[in-house]
Amino acid sequence: MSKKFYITTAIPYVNAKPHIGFALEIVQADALARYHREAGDEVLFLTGTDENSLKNVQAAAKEDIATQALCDRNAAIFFDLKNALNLSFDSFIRTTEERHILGAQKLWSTCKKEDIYKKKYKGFYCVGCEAFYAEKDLTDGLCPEHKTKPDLIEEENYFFKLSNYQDELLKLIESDKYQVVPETKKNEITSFIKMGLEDFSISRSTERAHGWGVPVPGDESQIMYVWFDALSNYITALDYAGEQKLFNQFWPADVHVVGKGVIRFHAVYWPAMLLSAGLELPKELFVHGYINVGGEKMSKSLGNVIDPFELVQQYGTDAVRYYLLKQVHPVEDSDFTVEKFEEVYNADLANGLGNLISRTSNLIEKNFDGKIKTKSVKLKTNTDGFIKEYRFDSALKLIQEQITVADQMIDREKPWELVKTDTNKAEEVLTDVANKIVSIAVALKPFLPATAEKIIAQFTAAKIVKGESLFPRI
RNA sequence: CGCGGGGUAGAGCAGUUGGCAGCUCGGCAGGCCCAUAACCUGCAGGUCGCGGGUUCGAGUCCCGCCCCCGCAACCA
Repeated sequence: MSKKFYITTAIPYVNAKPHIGFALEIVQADALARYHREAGDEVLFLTGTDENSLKNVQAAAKEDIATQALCDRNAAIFFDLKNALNLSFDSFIRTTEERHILGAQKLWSTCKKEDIYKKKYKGFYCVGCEAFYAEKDLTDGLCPEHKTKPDLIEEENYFFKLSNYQDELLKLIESDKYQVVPETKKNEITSFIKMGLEDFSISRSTERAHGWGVPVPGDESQIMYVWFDALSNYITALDYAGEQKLFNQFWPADVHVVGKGVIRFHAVYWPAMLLSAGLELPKELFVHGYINVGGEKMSKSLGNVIDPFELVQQYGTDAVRYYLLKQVHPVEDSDFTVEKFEEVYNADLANGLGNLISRTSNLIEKNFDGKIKTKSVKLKTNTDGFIKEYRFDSALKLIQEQITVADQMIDREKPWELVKTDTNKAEEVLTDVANKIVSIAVALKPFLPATAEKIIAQFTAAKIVKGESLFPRI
């Protein structure tokens, strides 16, 4: 019996290039999507881009091009991750698409009338930053960035009555009806909710937004706050504004995969919006950690941002996927260095998996003319449990152990000697090892899809030949 | 001030419900010679930040303290 499985990533801003952190998120989601497809589930895997930010307007102005043109160009780069990282997403949503705009407006209109209200907001507005500052964030009454005196302006915006949902949200999250993983993040969010939720602004003036963004339905003077529209991508991509065929089939989401920086939007704002609109809540929120570089936070000013495209170009798609899934901790922050990357590559992929494939296929080709019949056997150790707990690292560690077991078998049985004394025994041993390799490859499918396919093809062929190195040593 | 995460072998990290402290790299010593100078075996190296407590038993739970690092409402 097949189940449906709807998985999403957060949608990143397009005003910067994709970095290794987003690559982590989307590769994790991809591994889950592939795992569920293998299990026979009906999978919908969604990603996309968040394009309604004022930052895009500013960036486009600087380059003297249209905002939409800038978004088109940059969104294409994010889409290219599909090739670079061999991603299997089925759907890609951009928040400047009409289906999204209509969907976001529909969600707005569907929210309970009493949850959205107008309020006058007064604050210090810096024209240079195009942002409001709280009085305490000003330095000597000046904008910390531009050192200019901000204007005290008053604006009427729409607010969302988050306070209406405080108790209900707390109950839903504490009871795991909307399950936040890992536990530490769940605790963080429940204690945040207990501190009391304040209503939040969900629109800004069209003027201040430079007319860029999703117009508030029925009020041309206002543009939706980016997060209100961005979060709705999870349903607008399901044709929420149209015929809703996908929506009916796939909503609610089985899991939203997000980074720790956007928990509040996903664990508080988003479910509150859905409750207000009378829609079902997603089932799980999986929160991954961040990747630091050489102990420092990745930042443009430090110039230490790791570009996934460059990594892939240098080391290959599956090497990058392997590092992200095996070496990066799924939920804790992890450190990235090129040295560590190469160490793991050599130890696990070149010396481990690659060398095992190499020595085994060589023994079979040389001594049995490549004629050994293989079948996939079940690994004694099963990765399912770990994958369900999002422990990609543990799952791959388990597979790594099986590679060692295969190496041990070869060293113990010495098939290169057996072929001289007992051909049958040698064939038996190599069949065992080859079967084990096929099983390992099957287990690797969600993590290293291309490598897994290559190995399976190699070891189920009529004639098994050595072929090229999968992962040459660095 | 508040919230959160860390402090475990030379380096980098794992350690789910408390039950002989593990992994990778590096070091040392063997083995093998099929393989990508790869593989296998063994050894050395830890007062698990400090001090208390609970327990038959604590890296793991509780209390206090000392360092490091994030967050503090629009950052994956």
